[in-house]
Amino acid sequence: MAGTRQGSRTRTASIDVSDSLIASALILLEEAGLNALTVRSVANAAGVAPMGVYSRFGSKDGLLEALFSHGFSTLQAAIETPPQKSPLQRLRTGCLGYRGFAIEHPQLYHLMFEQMMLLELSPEAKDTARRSFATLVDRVHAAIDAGDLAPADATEIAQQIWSAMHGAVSLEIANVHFAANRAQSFTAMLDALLAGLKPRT
Amino acid sequence: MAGTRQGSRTRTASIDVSDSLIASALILLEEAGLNALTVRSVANAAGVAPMGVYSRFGSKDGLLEALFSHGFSTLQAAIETPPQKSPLQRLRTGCLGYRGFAIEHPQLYHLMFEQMMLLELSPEAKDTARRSFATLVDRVHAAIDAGDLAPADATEIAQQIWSAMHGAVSLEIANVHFAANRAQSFTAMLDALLAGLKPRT
DNA sequence: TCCCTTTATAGAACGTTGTTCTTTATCTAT
DNA sequence: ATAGATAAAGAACAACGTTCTATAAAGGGA
Repeated sequence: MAGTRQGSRTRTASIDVSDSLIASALILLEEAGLNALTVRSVANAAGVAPMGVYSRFGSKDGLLEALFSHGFSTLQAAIETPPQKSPLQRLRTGCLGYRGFAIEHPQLYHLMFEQMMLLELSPEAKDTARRSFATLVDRVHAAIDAGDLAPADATEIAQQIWSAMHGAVSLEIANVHFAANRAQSFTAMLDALLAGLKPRT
Repeated sequence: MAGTRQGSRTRTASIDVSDSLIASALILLEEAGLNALTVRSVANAAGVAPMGVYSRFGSKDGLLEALFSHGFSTLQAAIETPPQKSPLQRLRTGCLGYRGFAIEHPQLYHLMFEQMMLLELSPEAKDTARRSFATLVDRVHAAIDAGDLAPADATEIAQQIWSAMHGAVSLEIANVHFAANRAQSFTAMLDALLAGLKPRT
């Protein structure tokens, strides 16, 4: 109430405040949703004043962009699969990993892919996303070279596969998916698409 | 500044205020984006006080839900195509209409499909969306009956097609689509998926 | 035609949000 | 140890969604 209440102010350690803010934000995001992710709630969960968000990330959008980049790092790990029987099998396994990530972190996936339009992403954040896509392009390229997929531009085919995957998990997360078994439906769609992309023997 | 400035208050006609609010909101949405769609800006564009939004739609979410339903009516019209050479052709044309709607009203599409998670939709609004999906299921069913697609559960196949379409246009709208020609990429993906769903001759 | 009741509107007001400002506690260098 | 730099806490501000209040327009009975 009084303008200045002297002596009652403590100062927390400055170490790892950025990581603490991101970790708290990720937990809050998945547990309470994007609407509950306010600057005050995140700062409070991290034991910091709201100002801490601005000194570290510049703005709330800056914090969201950090979550965005963190999410793509995790997604990258989920689609990175070791070599398998065939390049096509490896591609397919990576796609299943993609869905696994989305289902495991639905709110983060929502933020990464469905709030991008509203965010003004930095070039670095965009590059992080592009790297994940490049992994998919590489897998497609290998499958084409092995004769598992029909000869075509790998970027083009990778985009088609990514589009289909994204649509499926996006509708799943939004709970407007009408298939009986959603995991099975995802696999069936993926296999149908890959079948349609196979060489004509 | 004075608490009550008597005599300076006018009252606008009550006719079509709901339609006027929806129309103003649609224009504002596409021209300035979802962030610019505030209760005050919509009411102002419609020449009404903010309270008008609450007396008609209950809340801002109520207005958004009206936009949601309006969008699905338009989408329904876009995928409703007259009978063609074959049921498969008719299905395919409807899918192209789906993309046309999304590209023509990107912000509305974004609201309809990527903000649903945050909205608490009424059963009526959900039914409106379900009706559009039912149209797609019917087209798939006809294609299966005609032998254009392999025998399978029509809902399941329709879900796979919808997923792929949604993913493609969603990434297009978010501007993270890396194909050279996006319309052509959409068609290629759709044709590959339909090819993979064809009966094994 | 006049007056009272009802209804719905305009404008002020309230709580919360993102953001900024001011004050002050802590840290570092000399 | 002392002075300057640094950064955090808490207050303050603008804009948002929402609610409240007072009033203008509409409707009905005498």
